[in-house]
Amino acid sequence: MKISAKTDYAVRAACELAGAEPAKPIKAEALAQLQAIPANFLENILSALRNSGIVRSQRGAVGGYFLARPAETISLADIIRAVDGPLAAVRGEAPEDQNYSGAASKVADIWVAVRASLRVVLEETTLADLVAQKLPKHVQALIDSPDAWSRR
Amino acid sequence: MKISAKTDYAVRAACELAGAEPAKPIKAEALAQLQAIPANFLENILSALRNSGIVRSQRGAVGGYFLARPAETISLADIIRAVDGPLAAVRGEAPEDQNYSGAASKVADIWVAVRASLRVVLEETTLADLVAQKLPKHVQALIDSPDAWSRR
DNA sequence: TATAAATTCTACCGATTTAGTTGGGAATGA
DNA sequence: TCATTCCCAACTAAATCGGTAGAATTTATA
Repeated sequence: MKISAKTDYAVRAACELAGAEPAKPIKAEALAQLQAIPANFLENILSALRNSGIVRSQRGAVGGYFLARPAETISLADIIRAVDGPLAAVRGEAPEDQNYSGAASKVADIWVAVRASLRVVLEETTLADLVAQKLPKHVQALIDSPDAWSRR
Repeated sequence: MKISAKTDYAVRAACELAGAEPAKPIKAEALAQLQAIPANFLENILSALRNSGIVRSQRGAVGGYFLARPAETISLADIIRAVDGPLAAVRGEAPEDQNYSGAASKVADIWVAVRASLRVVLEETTLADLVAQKLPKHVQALIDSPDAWSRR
């Protein structure tokens, strides 16, 4: 249940793109500096985002990267799946593809619930929400809940 | 955001222990067969669970493993943290220890929301719930929601 | 009370994944 | 033509994952 460096970097880079003027490309090097991301590693990530149709790129002297579509239409789940694959895979497969037996026969339901609860947050929140600092109500409610910030 | 084999195995083994009579030890080998888990790998997992005070062990001829406390008091989050560390770590650290700047300054909130939503499922569900096939209402609601089982 | 059997415990190993680097090539604009 | 920038494949180091082997410990039995 770790959030990988790749995912974290991808979301941050996408935020910078969403915060900039549309269709005005930003250089990978500039993104790397803005968010303190290793420049070469960031190129791998941008490449994955481009392959998934989330960003587009322009080569040459005034080139760079920009969002392929409006920030309102890009969910965080889209970004995470682009760089890291499915949201909640169990040993590389979907929860419903596992078969559980005996006392553990309901474990599949738990992983499905985990995936559903991740979707509630990540599928509904868009890049536009994130840069505008206006998260969906139910997401904000989670953050405001008393022990959300307890470290445990 | 992967659910590791270790986590999946740990939950399944714990279910078998919860389903058995209390304080009557079950051999690691028997657990391995019941849930089709590689026997030697399972021993590592049981060792981690023992170090966290979730199971206890008895050596010798009639030895084995059993739950250290009632199944009602063991949450799935307890088990996952025992074998895999914190529920939602960003690059090995807690979300609130990251520092985000610029357009990405609200990203920490998102990871906190992700962790909170995982907790809603994993902190409230106990081993007893799982083997009795009676999940908490809000968890069951997630599973019953229309697109929880959509593969995406 | 030795001793053998059963079982946990610990240290290690190889393969895969993660995080990041390197370097050459291809497009673009001046 | 040439500087700039993206593109892409291969490479590396370190951590993690999945798994193994053998030592250490406890219990049962003679």
